[in-house]
Amino acid sequence: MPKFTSKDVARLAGVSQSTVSYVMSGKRPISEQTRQKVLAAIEGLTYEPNAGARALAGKRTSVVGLVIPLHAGVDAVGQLPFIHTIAISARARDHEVLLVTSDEGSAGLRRLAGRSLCDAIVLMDVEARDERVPVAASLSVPVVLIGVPDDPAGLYCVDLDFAEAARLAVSELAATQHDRMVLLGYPAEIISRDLNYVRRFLDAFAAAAADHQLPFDVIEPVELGRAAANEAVDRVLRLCGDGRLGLVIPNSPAPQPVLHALEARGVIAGRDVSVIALTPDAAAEETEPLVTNVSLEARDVSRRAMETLFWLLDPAPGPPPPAIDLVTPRLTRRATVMAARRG
Amino acid sequence: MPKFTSKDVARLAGVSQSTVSYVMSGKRPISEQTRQKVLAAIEGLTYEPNAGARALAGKRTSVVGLVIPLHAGVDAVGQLPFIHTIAISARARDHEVLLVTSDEGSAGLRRLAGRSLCDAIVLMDVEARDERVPVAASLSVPVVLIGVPDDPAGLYCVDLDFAEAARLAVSELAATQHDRMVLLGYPAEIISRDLNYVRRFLDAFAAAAADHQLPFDVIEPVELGRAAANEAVDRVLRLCGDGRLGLVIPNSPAPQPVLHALEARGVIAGRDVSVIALTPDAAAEETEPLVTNVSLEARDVSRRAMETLFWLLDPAPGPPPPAIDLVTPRLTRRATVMAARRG
DNA sequence: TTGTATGCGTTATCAC
DNA sequence: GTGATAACGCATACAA
Repeated sequence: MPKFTSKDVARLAGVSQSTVSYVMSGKRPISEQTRQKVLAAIEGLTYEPNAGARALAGKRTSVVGLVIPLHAGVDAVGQLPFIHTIAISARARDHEVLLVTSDEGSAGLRRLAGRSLCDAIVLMDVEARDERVPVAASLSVPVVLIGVPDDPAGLYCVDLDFAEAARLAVSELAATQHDRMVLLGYPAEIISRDLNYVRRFLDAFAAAAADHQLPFDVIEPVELGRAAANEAVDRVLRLCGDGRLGLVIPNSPAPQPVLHALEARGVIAGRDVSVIALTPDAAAEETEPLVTNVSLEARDVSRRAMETLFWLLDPAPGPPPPAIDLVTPRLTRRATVMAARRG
Repeated sequence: MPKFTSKDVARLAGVSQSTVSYVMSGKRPISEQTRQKVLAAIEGLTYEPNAGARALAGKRTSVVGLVIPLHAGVDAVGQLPFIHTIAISARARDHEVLLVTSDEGSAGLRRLAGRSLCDAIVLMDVEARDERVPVAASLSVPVVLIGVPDDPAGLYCVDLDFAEAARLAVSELAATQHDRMVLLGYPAEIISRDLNYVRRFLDAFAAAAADHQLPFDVIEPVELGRAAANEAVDRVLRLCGDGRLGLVIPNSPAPQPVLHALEARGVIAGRDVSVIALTPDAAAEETEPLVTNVSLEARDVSRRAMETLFWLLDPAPGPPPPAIDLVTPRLTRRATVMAARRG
């Protein structure tokens, strides 16, 4: 359990300490012979370089700061794929991940940069007018945003293309000859948080509906959980009238309670009414009946964010990443959209 | 955006660099006058100490390493309260949290300690025979386990008291004069992972059942999701026979699909059959009908783990924490257990 | 109560 | 191709 240093390695290998450093970094040509000696010594002592010393001397920490929302009321499940993908990408480039929760607000950002705790930051769950964005823009380290604020302040943003998601859903319902749509909106907490993607979705939805001359109603707010789903579905059915109705559920964790509520009222999705959910494929495949969905793949977003981040840290190859990088969703037809009328 | 050092602060305050350091650490008496000067300078420059330099000179990083399971197939939702509570506790004592995923196995542990990336480690989701435990025990930093392995190797462990949870459930069913029980077991993946808590629960369940002379069947494996719940419930109802039947669901995220499956078959929980779920109160309050539950509070576990961890880092006050610290669950009566027969 | 001086374990710039 | 050596920014033992 003794802690060895590069000096110990140097002594054991019979070389100078700087040679050990160069063997590890590869920043200068080393004869194969001494290379092997050094590597053997490293192995023998199970030497590992001290991260603090490295950061101090080398001016890079090899740490990525990750700011995640963990306060109660956030879609918990949705966050984990983000985190996981970021952790994996960081590891793939030999970086650590330092966790900071959104509870800390911009103080966390300042600490991360001020104390040189990391080389770059991923800021998740950015709101339309997020007080942290101007702060982020003023830091000494690059910051990549997940979410698109009204004013990105020159920062790179990555997000799902919610506008395109809305267009996909509306086109599908138009193509299958629906007469009207109902949008089951977001929970009050989400709306109040002024998340940009909500607006992007709603605006694009309205625009697409106009394009296709499809009338629609919005039911809002719709909370999570069974009780709220029941109530919302009752309101939908009251609005129903005749004609072919398409239901769109943009709030990702929600589809199952709605499907259940319909079923409990004897309304069969895919026969009496259509349903399209904005949800990850993995979630859609778990529903009963299988819900036609527009994919919402967190992993793609994280991956792109990390690519941008590492490009910023090391702008070597190729063109710069897009300033606003929107990941395109895909519509997968399953069982809940009625087929077009024949003839 | 220039980065200031303690030297800059010293110059601005007209004192020596070491005085700045002592003002920040409080490790030596400072006259109120110079203290104010220094504090003003710090403020003026928005100075923050360099974490790497601090770690190097001070031999402590003020970082807690957190190893979390994020691979697919883990109960995702369950993890977030753990993480959140750990993040909060760390912050409360001015520590950062460095994230490592279980994917890395013991390599992650070795890196954390070997590179002096952190002062202590929390290792989550420890299995009965976890290859990481002996490695953890050999590290140069203290490690606190969440979960109890067969051989803790001298490490501190914190977990929920699953044995007590089983006893609570069985006593409740015995007290309300049930004639038999069915245990809806764990998914195959959990069983195969040889998690110690599964065994602790099952053993204690069997023992308590014997004590109360209550016969029981076990249905296993039971996967997550609606399909598996339906199938399991069909098997339960086939076993049913007459007499008062109590169903126990130990797998935390699962109660709702089971309740739904019962309801769909015209069996009313709380009237025709009893159900007790091992699940957090927050989850139990979301079910329909409200399920009587034995609480499974992740936050308590994390909090205790962090108390132990900081005691290890700074063994100042009071007695040492228990080597195996089991958090006691609580049974909350809601709507799904039939009342005792009268007379 | 305060200042001076050393060392922490690297990286990187000189020399050779 | 390799070896000395000077930073890096802070904490702390030693002086005063």
